[in-house]
Amino acid sequence: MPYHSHFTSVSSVISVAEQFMAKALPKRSENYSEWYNEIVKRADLAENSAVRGCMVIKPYGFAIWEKMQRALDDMFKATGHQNAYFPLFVPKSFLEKEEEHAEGFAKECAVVTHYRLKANPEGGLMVDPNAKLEEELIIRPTSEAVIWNTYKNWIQSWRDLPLLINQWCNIVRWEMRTRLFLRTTEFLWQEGHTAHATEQEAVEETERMLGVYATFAEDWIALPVLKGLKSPNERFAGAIETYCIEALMQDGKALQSGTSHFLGQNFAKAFDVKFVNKENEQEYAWATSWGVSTRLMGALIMAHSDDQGLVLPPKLAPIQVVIIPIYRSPEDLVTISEAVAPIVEELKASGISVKYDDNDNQRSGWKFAEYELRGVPIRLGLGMRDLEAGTVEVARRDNLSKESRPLEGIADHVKTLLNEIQVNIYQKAFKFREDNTYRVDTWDAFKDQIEKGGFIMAHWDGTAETEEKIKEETKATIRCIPLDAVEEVGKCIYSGADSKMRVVFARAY
RNA sequence: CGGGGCGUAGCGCAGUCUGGUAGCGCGCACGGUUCGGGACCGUGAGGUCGGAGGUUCGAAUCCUCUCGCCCCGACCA
Repeated sequence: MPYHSHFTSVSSVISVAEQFMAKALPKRSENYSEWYNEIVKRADLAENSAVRGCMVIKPYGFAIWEKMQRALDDMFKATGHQNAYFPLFVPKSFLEKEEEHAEGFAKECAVVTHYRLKANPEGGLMVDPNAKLEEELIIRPTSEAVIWNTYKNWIQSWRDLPLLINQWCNIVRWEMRTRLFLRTTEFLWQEGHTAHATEQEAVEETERMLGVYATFAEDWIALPVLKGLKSPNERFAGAIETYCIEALMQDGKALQSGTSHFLGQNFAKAFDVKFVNKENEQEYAWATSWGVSTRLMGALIMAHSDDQGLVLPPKLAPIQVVIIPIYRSPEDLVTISEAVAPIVEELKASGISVKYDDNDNQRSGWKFAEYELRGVPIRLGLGMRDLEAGTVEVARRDNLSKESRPLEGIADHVKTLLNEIQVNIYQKAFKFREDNTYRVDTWDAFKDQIEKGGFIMAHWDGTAETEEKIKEETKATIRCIPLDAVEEVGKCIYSGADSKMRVVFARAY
């Protein structure tokens, strides 16, 4: 058979299969990244927009982000921070002031050069060449520059410190390639920017906020994270030290999920932010900045979801419980609805978000599949048979189990079960990380393991050259130097030079 | 910027090689039968085939130019 016709027959078989399989997701084991893209779209979280590299976050996805925001914002407030808002535009001259910072972000900035359009003689609109800005405006890739330029006016005395500010906003980084939630040209985040009187205070703040991120990741996203320091190569542009939380995704790749930077006096010096200390001496303020972004949505999806769709931790699920009536006649539906009403009330009174889906357009089987795809933690199914028996079917999304329970006391059971699911999801992810963390001592074993994925704990000689070589040869990067690393004498996996502790390597998003 | 692919109904695609009435599935609307894991039957609406120019009696199909998107690399939270 000639190659050409062979090819044709294969592709037609695939297209027939796809027609039958139209409703199933791609499997993680077969094509992880396609599985991810499909979940994002099919669970109605986000979609690509008409604007290159920019996403539309859809209501269901945004509801999850809002829950994350709420929880994080409460934690920021509890640690003494206030929200404020700074401009979207950063004059180029501001960005230039901190040299390393400028260099680090220069290659990915969107630049505004004009302020007016005019009618194009050939139709449509054109940039008005007479409306050129005297100074270009950069769309913020991060706000250190504009914020420290402002802090100059806010800080005079040690009494003005610490200054603890957070901002929720959008930023733009002109990345070459984008993926929904994981890397988009525009994304949403929060950025905390604090100023302190002493180095020690600033370092404490940096570590405190890293702790907040780790707690949020573990308690809310049910995502176990490693806390650590970035190697100098991976440091934020302009930082003295970058702390991070690193998580392991189901395909064995790492995802940096949050960063907290100790900026020293770099920005205070660049923007001339001085204060008078108690001894009446002029001193530069000490800075931190820290942020998490909509990338956390990507972490949430990739950490827990399965081949049936999204799996949401109850604490972040927009709908925690869905109740589905199973009926034939309209009369049956009325009867079931009457039985469901008090349950809905009781759950709502306990602060549980519950949806009773009595939509008549879809059948129950369709709804089961749909809510599984959307990751709703608990589903209650209630039919006439149940009413007669005084039971309800309780289905868990995390382990796909189902059981029949007495209708009596079901609200209490649901409350308990939501907590149980939250814990179970975390433990599952924790076990996955443990099972996929390897101590490796030889270069051959390293190269072998990096192909299989996971976190690799290995010795490193501490040099940027070695780090760079390892990246070139294996695409693995140092994800972090764990904060809880124990001293251990060893030899660098690559150079054989002396090393005092193991660091974490992985391929990353 | 290098390599590959794709623009045809809201979505997913066939048709292009070999020019001749623009199709299929899903979704949507209406009617009916169904209903404990993504139901079925019937009827119907929906298209400047990415754009511009050219060849031709005739272009989704051939030629030229152009715009856009996706995937793989370099960059990155």
